[in-house]
Amino acid sequence: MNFPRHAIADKAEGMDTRTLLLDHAEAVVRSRGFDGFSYADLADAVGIRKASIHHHFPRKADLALALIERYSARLTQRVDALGAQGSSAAERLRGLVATYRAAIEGGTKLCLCVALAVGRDSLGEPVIARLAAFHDQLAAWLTGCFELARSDGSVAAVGDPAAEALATLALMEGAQLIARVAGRVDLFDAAAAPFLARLH
Amino acid sequence: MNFPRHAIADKAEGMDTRTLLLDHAEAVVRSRGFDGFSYADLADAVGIRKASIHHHFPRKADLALALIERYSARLTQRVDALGAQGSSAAERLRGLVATYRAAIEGGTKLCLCVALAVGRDSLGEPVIARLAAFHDQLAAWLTGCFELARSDGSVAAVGDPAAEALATLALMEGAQLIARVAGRVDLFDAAAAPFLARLH
DNA sequence: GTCTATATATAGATAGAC
DNA sequence: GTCTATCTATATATAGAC
Repeated sequence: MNFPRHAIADKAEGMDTRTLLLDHAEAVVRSRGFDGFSYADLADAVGIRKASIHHHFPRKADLALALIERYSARLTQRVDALGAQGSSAAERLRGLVATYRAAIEGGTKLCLCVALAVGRDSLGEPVIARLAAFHDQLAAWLTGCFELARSDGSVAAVGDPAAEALATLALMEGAQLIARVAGRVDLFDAAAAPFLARLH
Repeated sequence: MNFPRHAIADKAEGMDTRTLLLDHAEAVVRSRGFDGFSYADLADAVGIRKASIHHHFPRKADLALALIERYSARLTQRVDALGAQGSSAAERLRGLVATYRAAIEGGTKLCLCVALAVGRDSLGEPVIARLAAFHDQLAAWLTGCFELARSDGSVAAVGDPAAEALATLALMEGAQLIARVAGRVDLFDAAAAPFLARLH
């Protein structure tokens, strides 16, 4: 065949291939699940051959781990920014809701965490552990928010902070699911409304 | 080869094969996702050959549809039972929470609806439509609960019934996800606690 | 209704040239 | 770092005998 290099594809020259692979993989995992795509799909999307992907991620499990690693770092950075500059608990929680809402992308996607959670048993042990650790970290951040809420009074009717934290995380992830099934972002908004009404 | 009939397997004689197939398929979908199993896995589990499954469900999409059909009928029956005998809104909602909790099965499973939602784009249009219809139906039942709550006073701080309904559905599905990622049912309980505290 | 046998496609993965 | 070529396993699905 002897195709000239990159003849097939839309690969943007100068862009880091590893990053392109992660970007495309993340998008497809979040819309089809981790078992919903192959290296062949990814190769087509990025414009290289299947075999070349194995140079960056020898096994698919390596790709899964890299995805969650990057996702975790990004979201950690995001919530850290929300927690800075002496914002109120209500402001921080509103920021988190906005983050989860944005991840839906018009009703077509879930956050990576939810997308990976369903296929849990198909993923390797390291990925599962990383996923659970990420959940714990988010829950801890949320617990801090509700502890702050008890002192700054910016959230109505705060019960046990740890339970409120898990309830809020569950609400966000569940609201994404509901919006995704119907392909309607407004269902996320409706599901989040009672919670947002508690924030002053 | 010429194996005697059923020599391979644990197929319970006298049981309806179609039902056995649906049972095993449902269990595996709820723990690994719809793309996480094959007709070969299913054949081993039920004790017949791959080809025989195609007699009951010609394509995998037919199996998906049958699964959600049966699941929907079962849950409809369950919530109808909860709504009978003049129970209070709080009693009905506690029953729903118990139903979602039971579906976790020790932290190893999700409800079928959540499990299918993630791979949404891999499923055919009929399945997606059925899934959305099922969500709508549950949301309508929940809306009725919160309307009742407004008159019987058994739930604290009830806002817009339709929004409360979606928020509750989201909470249930999200709490399942959180419990499933960690493999810990107690995380479901913690996430549901603030909601249960509102029920008198 | 279940079987054997087969078809056809695709999966994840590797070897080795350039 | 990307390629061609190939491997081995598995996927969904069908044909036709019993």
